[in-house]
Amino acid sequence: MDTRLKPRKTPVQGRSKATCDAVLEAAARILVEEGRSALTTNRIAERAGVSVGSLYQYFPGKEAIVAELIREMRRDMVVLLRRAVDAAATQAFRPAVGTLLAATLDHHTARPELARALEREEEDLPIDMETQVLKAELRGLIAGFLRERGVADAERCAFDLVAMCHGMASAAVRAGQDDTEGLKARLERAVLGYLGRPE
Amino acid sequence: MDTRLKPRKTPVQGRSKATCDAVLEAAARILVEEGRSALTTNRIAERAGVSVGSLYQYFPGKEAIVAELIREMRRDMVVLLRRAVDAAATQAFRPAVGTLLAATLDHHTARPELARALEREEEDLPIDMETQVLKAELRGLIAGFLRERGVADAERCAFDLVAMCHGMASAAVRAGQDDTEGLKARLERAVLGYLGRPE
DNA sequence: TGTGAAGATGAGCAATTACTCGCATAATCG
DNA sequence: CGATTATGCGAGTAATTGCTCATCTTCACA
Repeated sequence: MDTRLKPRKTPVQGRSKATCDAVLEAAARILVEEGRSALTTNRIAERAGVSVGSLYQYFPGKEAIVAELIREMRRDMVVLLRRAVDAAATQAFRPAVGTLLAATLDHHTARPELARALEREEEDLPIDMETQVLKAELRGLIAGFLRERGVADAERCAFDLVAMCHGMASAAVRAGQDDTEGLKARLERAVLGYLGRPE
Repeated sequence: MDTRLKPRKTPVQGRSKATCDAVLEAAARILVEEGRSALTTNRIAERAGVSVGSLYQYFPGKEAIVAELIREMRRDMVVLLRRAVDAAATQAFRPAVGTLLAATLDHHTARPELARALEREEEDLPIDMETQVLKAELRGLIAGFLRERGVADAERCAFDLVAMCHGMASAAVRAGQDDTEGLKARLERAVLGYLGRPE
């Protein structure tokens, strides 16, 4: 376990919890509004309205802050997707795919630029085991859904589908497209087309 | 025109051209082998076997070096794709798509990690106009192909297809998959499926 | 062969960065 | 109330970075 990516101390009082949250939120805002080059510990502390000392009391470095943001994001994704898989269980294939896509898009629509920025940061971080587990869980959920529906080579399909949806959603966000419904329709078209099930 | 992204001086003698090339190649190798955090001007000069002074004689900063690498990559892509579009003109739809996909994959297979690293760097750079033109040209080539084949909403389709192929190829490279043929087959499946033309 | 231009050098400067530490303040509890 | 613990502070430090410039070497050409 790389201790440099884990929070240093867990807050016990209310105000310290607030400090932690302020730091995380400030880091997120900086990433989105000022870019990754502006993400320095001093700047984070400044925007969070706390001192660098306080920051380092709870995080061993800025990488740990980013890693924590990533963990939060992945946790949210797992929750959303797990719920969607449950809901999709009783649906026909086509609407079930729609349900899953809606869930993955929810995550993107909440804070699209943040999601994109964090995914970009993730590639530079020595990947955390917890995050790795979460990502495997995501792929597993989708693979399980596909397998139950009789799709052959479910793991590979899940891999490709996640990749293509991710690519299309990222490109749409980058291009400033905010028509979520339209994007969802295009994703459905791509997914169903790939699966050879446009019925 | 942002002068900070353009080369500073064009080499006239042979040895200075060699210096330029050494710098560019060193930067590319560092990006792939040591990661973006290791990409410092001093390190580039060191790996290129030249002094920092020489580096700054031809590039106003490290961003200009990366920008030049990106320009090279985009130029190669345009050449490859233009040739593929020409070759595809006389082919039936299905093999034509295969020709185009082979071209885009060529670019990825030559130096996959470099392509990925550069695309990542590109997002942090104030996008160069020349690069912007090149990217528009790429989309235009594909949109033109689609339009000639009677595909509706060719621009949007080109956008989506580029995005999904890019997503799948990137994910495959990141996962260490080196089965180019298999990847191409999966891309064909995705593209033809999206276009609703599995015939 | 000599002379100016082109090229190469690398020590070192200014700016920025991550991070520490001694001390002040606030909460908790006997 | 103390006393203990948790929290907050921010100037300061060591290390790193991008980049310059005075100086030396190599080349082109009359």
